[in-house]
Amino acid sequence: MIPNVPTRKRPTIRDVAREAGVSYATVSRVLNGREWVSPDAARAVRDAIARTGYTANPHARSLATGKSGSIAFLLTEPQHLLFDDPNFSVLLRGVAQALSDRELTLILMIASTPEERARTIAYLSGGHVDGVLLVSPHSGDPLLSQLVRAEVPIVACGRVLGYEQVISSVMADDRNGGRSAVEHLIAAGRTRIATITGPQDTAGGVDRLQGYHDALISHGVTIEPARIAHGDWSRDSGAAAMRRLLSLAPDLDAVFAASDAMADGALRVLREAGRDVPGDVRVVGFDDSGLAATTEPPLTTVRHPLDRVADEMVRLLTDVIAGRTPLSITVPTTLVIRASSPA
Amino acid sequence: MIPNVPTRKRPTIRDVAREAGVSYATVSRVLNGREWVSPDAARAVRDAIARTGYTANPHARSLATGKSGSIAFLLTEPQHLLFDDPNFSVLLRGVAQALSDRELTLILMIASTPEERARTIAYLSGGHVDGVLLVSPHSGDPLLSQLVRAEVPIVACGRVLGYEQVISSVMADDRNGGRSAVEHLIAAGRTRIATITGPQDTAGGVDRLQGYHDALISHGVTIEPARIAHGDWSRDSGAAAMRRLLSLAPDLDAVFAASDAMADGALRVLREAGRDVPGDVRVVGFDDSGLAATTEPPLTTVRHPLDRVADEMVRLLTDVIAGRTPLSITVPTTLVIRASSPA
DNA sequence: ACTGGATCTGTAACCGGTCACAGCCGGATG
DNA sequence: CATCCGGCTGTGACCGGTTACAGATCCAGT
Repeated sequence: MIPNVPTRKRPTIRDVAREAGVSYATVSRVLNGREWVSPDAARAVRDAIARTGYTANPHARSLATGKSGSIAFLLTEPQHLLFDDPNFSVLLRGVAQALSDRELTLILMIASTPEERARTIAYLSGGHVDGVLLVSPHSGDPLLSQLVRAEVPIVACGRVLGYEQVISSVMADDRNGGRSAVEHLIAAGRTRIATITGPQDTAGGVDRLQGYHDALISHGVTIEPARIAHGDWSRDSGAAAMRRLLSLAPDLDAVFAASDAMADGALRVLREAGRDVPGDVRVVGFDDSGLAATTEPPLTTVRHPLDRVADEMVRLLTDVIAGRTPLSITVPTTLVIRASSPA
Repeated sequence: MIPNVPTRKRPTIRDVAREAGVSYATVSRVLNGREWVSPDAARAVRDAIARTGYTANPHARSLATGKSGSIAFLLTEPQHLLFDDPNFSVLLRGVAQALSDRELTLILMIASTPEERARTIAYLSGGHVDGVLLVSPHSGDPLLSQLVRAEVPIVACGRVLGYEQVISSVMADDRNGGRSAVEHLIAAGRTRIATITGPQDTAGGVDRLQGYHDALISHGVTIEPARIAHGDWSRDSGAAAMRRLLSLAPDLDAVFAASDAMADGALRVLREAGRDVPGDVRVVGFDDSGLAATTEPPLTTVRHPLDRVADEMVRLLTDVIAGRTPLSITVPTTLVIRASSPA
């Protein structure tokens, strides 16, 4: 970087002190109000600050306090997967908002290439950030163990299998969400209910399927393996799964898809197959992503409250930074009724 | 597991110096390699760094150098608009990547509420960030004038009307993109070509429409006001515009929509109206967002190379930081042929 | 042998904050 | 009148880097 700097010097705390006729320590005291300052001095300082347009240098402050006031939002998976996922944007927005509310700075980091991962590890474990927010990390990722070893406060979105005791996490109540979706179908009189699952090596994929099981069992409906097809969250995988279901279990009268994207793929296949939705086949999705309202027909779905999740992640992280022991929490889901499976 | 162990102190540059048996100035020299150090000393330092696991404290470094090594990515518009736009995610990804490549830190800032805007202004104009990347700012936004006054290096995505001389910007070649889309339709023998525009107070909206004009004029096709309908980039607005077009200019044989989302809305309306795409009506979109490949039929569209744009934004910003005068550049678009208007 | 430059290295002064500590002051107390 | 105390304030030592400058070393040139 070329240090070609014409910038006029910004006022420092000593400039303000001189302007206000007090010492710089007093200015500092006024700034972060931890100690008592006489009303006169405080007013003088405040005036001087307004007059000079002073703002504290965050780097100097971080250096002195050892706290950076910034949080890293870390993406470990190949980034395109995350960025293309509309859910990810919603989460990021929520996190940005929650951090902004707490006057914390959000640093976005990508760790996909090996060099990036090395830099990221060094940066984060160097204690240069107060905490880390992690998006659906893969349990086997070596980044995890290194961050844990470096004792960086971490909160993950989604349970991190194997690290429950040491990494806090926030996740939706996927199991009950799945259960409520399927119970809604049962309540509508459907019994030949198929499901399209998410990947079974993710907590969300497993739990949503478990919810499907729960609902069927508690209502005495037998579970048919032919009515279970696996997908990878994507629309295409949902379409493929739907085709398999139609051939293996053609008598199905409802489908619970573990993501809206897969549900959308399923809707398309059903339409092509001439099945009426919701007449012949009811369809319920999961996430209530932006997609859900615009499919044909609009999708009944389980709302994954990512804004709440984001909020809780930040709350939890500040707690962990303050010394609280790691903790995993779930936030409740709600069923959103639309035309693909009306009330 | 007692988590509140006082964190063992991280090694500083002096620890490394002691370990390597040199002075801390020498360590610093090795670190940023600007001056000459004897090979022996350099090796000793490098070994010591590896042994201690030292990483430089970025705050101390920023304080000493006056450079922060971080760039703000600033969202000024109500954030939901931007986050819901898939294009935005792509741009963010590209920027994150480009900054990461240059070992710059990406700070994501939202300035929607008045308090946030005030904090943001203070933070950015305080010189605590080396530069700012701005997403499609509204020309009238007071943030702009304040940032300009504070002499913060800025690069915007999209021309900023009224600030061309002082804010660098990068944008796609919307005009020629629009032109190429319409020329593609003309080449296919269509002449009753309608268009659904973007907002006319955005540079992109204006320029894409201008491209439509250019193509028609240069091929001697008269411009019918009834064939021009305005949208706001969204799918719903595209559907509404399409309905208006069908009633005002029912003989249309092609539609150029200024965004893929609007094109998608138009496709739906055309389908409902029983018009075959591309047989009766050819449709071309703009952006080549993730959407385009999955519409029915898949959408011919003008590729808006957001990854290139992101890259150029970062390149331009580092130039501006280095003292180069502001500059606006455009990056070329390309037509992507799919089924909605085949070759 | 003496000077001089080239090359390397160490000391010390900063960057702009925070905070422990000592000091000041006026009034109440012994 | 000396003492103490509580509220307020200033001094100076940090935080962990960068960098100007001076000093040391070695070798070539005279």
